[in-house]
Amino acid sequence: MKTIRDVAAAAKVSTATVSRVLNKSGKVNPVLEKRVLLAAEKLHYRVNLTGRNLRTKSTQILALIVPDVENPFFTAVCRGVEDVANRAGYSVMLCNSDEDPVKEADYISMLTSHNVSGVIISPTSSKLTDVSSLVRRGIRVVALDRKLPLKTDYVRVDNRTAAALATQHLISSGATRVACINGDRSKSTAKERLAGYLDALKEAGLVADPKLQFFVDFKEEGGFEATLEILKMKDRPDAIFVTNNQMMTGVFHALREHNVAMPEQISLVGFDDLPWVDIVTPTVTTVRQPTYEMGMAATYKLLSRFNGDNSEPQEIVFEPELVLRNSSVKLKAAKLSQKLKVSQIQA
Amino acid sequence: MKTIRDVAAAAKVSTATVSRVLNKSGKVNPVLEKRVLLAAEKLHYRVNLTGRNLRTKSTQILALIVPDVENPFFTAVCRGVEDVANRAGYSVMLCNSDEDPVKEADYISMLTSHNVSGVIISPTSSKLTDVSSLVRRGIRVVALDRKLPLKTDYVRVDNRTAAALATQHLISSGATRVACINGDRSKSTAKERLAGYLDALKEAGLVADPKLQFFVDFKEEGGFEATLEILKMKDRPDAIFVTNNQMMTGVFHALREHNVAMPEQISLVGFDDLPWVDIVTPTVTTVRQPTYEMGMAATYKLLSRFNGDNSEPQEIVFEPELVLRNSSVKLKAAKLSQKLKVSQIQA
DNA sequence: TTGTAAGCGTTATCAA
DNA sequence: TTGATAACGCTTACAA
Repeated sequence: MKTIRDVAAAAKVSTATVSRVLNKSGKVNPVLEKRVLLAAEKLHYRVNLTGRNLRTKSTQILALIVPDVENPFFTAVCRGVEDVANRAGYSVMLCNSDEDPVKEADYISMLTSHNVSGVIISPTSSKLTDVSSLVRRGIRVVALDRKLPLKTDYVRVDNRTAAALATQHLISSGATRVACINGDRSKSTAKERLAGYLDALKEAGLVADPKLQFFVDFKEEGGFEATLEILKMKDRPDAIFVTNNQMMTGVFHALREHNVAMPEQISLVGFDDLPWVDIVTPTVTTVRQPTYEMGMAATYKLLSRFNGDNSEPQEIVFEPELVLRNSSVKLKAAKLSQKLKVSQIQA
Repeated sequence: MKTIRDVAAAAKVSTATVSRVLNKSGKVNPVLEKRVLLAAEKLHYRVNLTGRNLRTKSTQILALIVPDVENPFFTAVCRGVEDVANRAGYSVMLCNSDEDPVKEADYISMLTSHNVSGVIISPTSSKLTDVSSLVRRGIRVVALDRKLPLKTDYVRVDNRTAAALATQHLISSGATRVACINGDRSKSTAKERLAGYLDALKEAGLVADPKLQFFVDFKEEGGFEATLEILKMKDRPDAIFVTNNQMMTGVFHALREHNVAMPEQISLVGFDDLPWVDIVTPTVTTVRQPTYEMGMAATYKLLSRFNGDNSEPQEIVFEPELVLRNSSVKLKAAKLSQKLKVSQIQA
């Protein structure tokens, strides 16, 4: 492996000059410059980033820790992060915690030791995930989607409004018993979406029935199992609000498998789009988040922190959008969503 | 930020002893050991991996470069890579080249300079993608899914057999004009799948019609557009073989939008599963690859290279599996697939 | 403008 | 068993 010394020797200059040429820092005699460039080329020289990082204490790497790399929500976020990061000269390291606090802690530890420039994280737990080692090292952290226990910059959608929007839509379409299939409450998103669901019930004068609230993991399996339970109930709900996309796949699967007609027997509203919501029968009504933009926003925030922005931790809240499709009754809903948009989004 | 010197000072020992304790290398007096551990704890000491890497010339990082992080095929691969890598003490850095040769080159350059331990890559081009900078530095490279121009270890599915399997199934179900919607031929997978498709036509005594072969990008949009063209043809095909999952979404979308009955009017077979193939109407017949296992295999190969395995570059080929569902005619197909399994998989 | 040399944090050699 | 010290490859005062 060739080092800067090899290039210096070949070009008959000092390492300092090589560094200056290669980094375009400081003035260099064009003749020497040419010699350096030629030598570097000939020797296939590549800077050793480990050496540079040790010296400059900066890695130009952003890390993105997501709880489920197979969830399109997070890969869309990733695209947003990458696009902004790359343009600013940063590489993105994507880490998959797999909803496993141990794996997550390992990644946080590794990234701390690795001295990455910044971290965007959607934590496995809004109560327990510990990013203090990063913060202590001065590594900037931005929470995305889910809150962190520590007060940090935080990019999210207005989950409460989103859930209320979905639930109100179901109620105004005629549903009287709306089930909510939710993730476990250690995630802030699950808590907020539950709150929005309850808001809507209350506003409609409906009693919240704990038997209609399911707290499973945010995975397909969880949605499937919860739906099977729902189908077994004697006082069966006439609508389901499912609070994440992976669970939605399970719910839809279970409903189709049991030939439950949507929306006639059960209306369905999901959270986050998936490539298939438009091609199944019936198409599925969802609450949509601007995922790509959220990834971009988190990255911009990180970059501004690098540039010395030391203002208070900021919460950046995006507005959700209810996309009406055929798994829920459309007509009344359209009117409602108009009303809601005006009242809530302007709030 | 605390360094090993701070710990040494606090524990009143040398940095060498601190290093020995923390890395469990060499014998240390238990009394000193306790002092070191305590000091490290108290000071919140974390090893600086940049320093360590510079010294040891090993990063314990594997990189996985994929052309589309939003494709479930690659995220499933990623899971396989991660699981093996983490168990062996490596972290995984996932890089998204986005089918963009420039982005890909940037990542390769960055990873070269960063001295990662090994790279698994599914290249944007089997002709042009240049990993020589990695190889020159002694960084091991394993190709996955798609071949590299350079001869390296290579993990793939038997694409040719897979495509033949799919096409033969369509033909034996009664199709006489089978269209093939394919990726562009700069990817080895596209070339091999085309070959398998042609094999099957030939074997059945059918003439290959170039008008039935579409070469678009491996994305949803490409599948959608190609299908629209197909639907406009006066001598319309009675079957479609689409060679990747993202394109399959587009194909299915277009067929549903135009109310084409499957399999009555057009039979459909796709490549790679997606979460929705089981829940749409009709369910979609696909050729399945063992994605997770392929990720694991690539990583095992990398690890064995680290351990001094210097044998010839190896090609690891997995067998595909035809999963019959309702978008193609089932009965005859079942018999055929039996026959094929016996004859081809044992080959 | 160019070169010398220190130092980033770590590990590992060698001497004690 | 422990410690002093060199070295990894790079950037950057500072000196020339």
